[in-house]
Amino acid sequence: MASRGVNKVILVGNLGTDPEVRYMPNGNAVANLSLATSESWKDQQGQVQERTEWHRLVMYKRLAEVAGEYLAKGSQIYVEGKLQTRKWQDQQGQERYSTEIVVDTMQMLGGKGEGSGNGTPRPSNPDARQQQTGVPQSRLNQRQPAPPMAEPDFDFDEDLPF
Amino acid sequence: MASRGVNKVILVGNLGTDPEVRYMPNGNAVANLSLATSESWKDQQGQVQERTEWHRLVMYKRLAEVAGEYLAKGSQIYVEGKLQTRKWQDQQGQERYSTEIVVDTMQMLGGKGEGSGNGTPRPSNPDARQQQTGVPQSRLNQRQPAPPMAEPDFDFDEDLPF
Amino acid sequence: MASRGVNKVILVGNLGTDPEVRYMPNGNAVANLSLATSESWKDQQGQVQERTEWHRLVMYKRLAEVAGEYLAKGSQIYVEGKLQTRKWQDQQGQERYSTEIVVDTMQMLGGKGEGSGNGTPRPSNPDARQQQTGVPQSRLNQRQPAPPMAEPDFDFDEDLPF
Amino acid sequence: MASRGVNKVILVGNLGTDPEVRYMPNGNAVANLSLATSESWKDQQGQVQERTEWHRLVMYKRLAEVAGEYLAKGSQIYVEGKLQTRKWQDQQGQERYSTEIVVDTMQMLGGKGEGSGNGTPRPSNPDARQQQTGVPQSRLNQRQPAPPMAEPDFDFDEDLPF
DNA sequence: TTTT
DNA sequence: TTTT
Repeated sequence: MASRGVNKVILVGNLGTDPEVRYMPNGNAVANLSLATSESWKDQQGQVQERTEWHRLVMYKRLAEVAGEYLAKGSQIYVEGKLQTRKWQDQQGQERYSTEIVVDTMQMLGGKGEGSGNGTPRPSNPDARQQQTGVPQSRLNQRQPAPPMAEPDFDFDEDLPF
Repeated sequence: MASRGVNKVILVGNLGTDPEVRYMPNGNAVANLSLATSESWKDQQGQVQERTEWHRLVMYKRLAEVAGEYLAKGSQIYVEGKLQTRKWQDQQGQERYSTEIVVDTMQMLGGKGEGSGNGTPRPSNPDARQQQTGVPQSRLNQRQPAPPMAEPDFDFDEDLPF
Repeated sequence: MASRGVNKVILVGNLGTDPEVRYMPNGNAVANLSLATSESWKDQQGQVQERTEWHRLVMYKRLAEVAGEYLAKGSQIYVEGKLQTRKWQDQQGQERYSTEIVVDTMQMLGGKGEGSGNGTPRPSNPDARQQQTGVPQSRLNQRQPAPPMAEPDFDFDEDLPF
Repeated sequence: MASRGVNKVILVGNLGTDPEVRYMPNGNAVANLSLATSESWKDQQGQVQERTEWHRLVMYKRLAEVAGEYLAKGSQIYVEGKLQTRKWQDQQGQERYSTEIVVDTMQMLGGKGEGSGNGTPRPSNPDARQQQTGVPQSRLNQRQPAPPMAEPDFDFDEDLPF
């Protein structure tokens, strides 16, 4: 690995849904997560304004499995990763672009509190390991047309660029 | 300003084109820039692979003016900002999404070298200040369908959330 | 403000003690905090090793007050800031150096759980506003000789370099 | 490797001296570098003020060798790493502390310009590989009492915590 | 579209 | 000690 440039994203936020984990034919896991960050400020009328930004996260391999086991809707996490924009075709055959954060570092935040996704694994989905097709319709998709899940087009084990 | 969460992007790369600067009705500047970051690695055949990622940057106000004066195609810069995904309609009336980095900090890098965009202002575009309508067709648009330029939907002077 | 360079620190950790807040003659607050980050790994005997790093944080003005009101020993926080090394004299008149993180952004993390320092202000110290001298002997100081608290040597209101 | 917390430093600056590289008994390289970041601002008299911060960097193994070959006094670099404070004894037997940035990512910046430390290796020091004892008296030491060079106290090859 |  |  070498690089000409820096491409780094740092986010702290809460998950909007449970992570979606599935397995590649070679057994590696891929997780998709939706993370909210929000900011609020006062406009000049003194009214508090709020804006929430939703981020698509992708995790691979062991990190994806950890996400599936320990994170849930509402979990607060810190992530580091890089920006990646993928091209895909919608149902009309139109080219579309989707920007994701490919996560390489993740920290669970918060205490042992309820819903904080910390400490104890959540019950695993018994169907997940078979779930190699059939992307589940997440709630997210009602908001933004769904790109297919991220599928690295290189040999998953050896060619990962990170 | 307050916030529940962290939304931070850090990039070092080179501009693919000159910045596009235009002015809002209230006189504030907005700049759009396209920044490349690339990474290379060896696949398992020992072949060097390279991938370039293109990032859309948006700058406002004084920072946009500095970009227009000092940066050019090829300039190497460091930027810090936040991710923002905007919704827009393409010509078929379809909803589309575009993810941009709203820059709040910029550093020009590199020495006195040619094209490094350092030190001396580049010749300003005499038409720029009148260019309040008519988004120029940038070369960028040949690759990815063009979202309209970023237009903050809040009062530009007072309501900026950053 | 301008700058030639980037000097940025990002930390997520827990406070080792309650923040120490005092007030400058001009009424501005200064807070000192001690933040732990830790990492663990397996050595080649398969033994888990752990290392904790302690960071000295300094906050000014409104941020210092917020720290004093909402943070406590054990609070988990995210901070962004810059490195600054100060020179001071120990009791033998020797020059010493202390490296601190001057914080400009802080986020409280974790839920409403006990000790998470979130949501409700902790009881304020009624003596704090008078506490312009007499730095309390924190537990920290038993570990590392105490530098004097950070005192900006510029006009506090106008000359802040950030 | 796991971790409870985040400990991240991001710097862009120029080297004050050539890197000092030496080799451990096991053949691994260690490099010490001194990096300047500076910021300037206007005080309330309208006078431009400038402050330079000096950072001690430590690199290990291949990264240390790259630094020794490609970087020189004046080189502009981007680095990512973590804060680490080491305890050492000065000549009076007093405990002292030195805070360093242990670098894990480095990018050379700037173009083909002179002194930019880019592209061509600088002439290597033929004595360096024998230089396992006898820390050279760098110019650095005139300003701040010299801690011994960083020596990881774990097995260098296997136990690195990063 | 950049850069090495 | 760097750099602009």
